Amino acid sequence: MADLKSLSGDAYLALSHGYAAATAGLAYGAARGSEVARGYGAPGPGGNLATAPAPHAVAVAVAESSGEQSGDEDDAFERRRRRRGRGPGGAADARRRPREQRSLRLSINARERRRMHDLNDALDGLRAVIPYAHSPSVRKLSKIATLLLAKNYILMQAQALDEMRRLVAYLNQGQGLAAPVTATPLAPFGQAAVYPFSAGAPLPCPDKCTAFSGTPSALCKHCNEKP
DNA sequence: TAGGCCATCTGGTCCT
DNA sequence: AGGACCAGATGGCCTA
Repeated sequence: MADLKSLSGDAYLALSHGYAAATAGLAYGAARGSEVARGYGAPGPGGNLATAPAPHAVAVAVAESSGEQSGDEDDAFERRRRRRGRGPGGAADARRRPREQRSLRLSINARERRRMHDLNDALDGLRAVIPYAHSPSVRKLSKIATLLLAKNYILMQAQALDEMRRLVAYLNQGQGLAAPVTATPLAPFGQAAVYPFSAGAPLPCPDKCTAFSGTPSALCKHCNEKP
């Protein structure tokens, strides 16, 4: 992953020229095993969660425990404070009674936990829509890999769209239709894999409506015609 | 065992 | 004042 982090966006895009290559490079391979089996909710420094339940299960469990503190949790809390050199006696502690302060701190912790879980849910949603090898035998994309892959996927889609637009302009020109003419040649990026007209894809609109995205346009009468 | 990745805690800062 | 966001610190788990 160090290699991944050190890559600039462009370098990474060049490296992963073509999305299949990118996903192959990021999928880690099946040998690493499933992160699902590894679990997502590793217990924190408190160490009072012996198992690794689902993220939200952890959130609920800890949030519930933060309402009423047991003696063990009090001890763990103080141990953490001492270990990190933030023990009682500072200016902040003088301002607030320890019990009240701890209760506030726990509620802040729970909120932060929820926030991070929401962030992870969003990342899961992102993983679900970017094409890579979704398989139990393939390790889940890391956060950084997910973001980098998503970025490159967006760039690729933008390039493909641009190429499609140029193609439309070219075809319209051939039929004597008024169309924006670009002097630039077709981008060398046009592998068949990124064409929306590959096998199984819907046929393009016979009227070459502006949508031209491979999916019928609701605004085009030809797109709405029954075959 | 080292390194990568992650969850959690925490204090600080900004915003409403 | 309270909540959201952020970054640093810490420790656990997993893989090479």
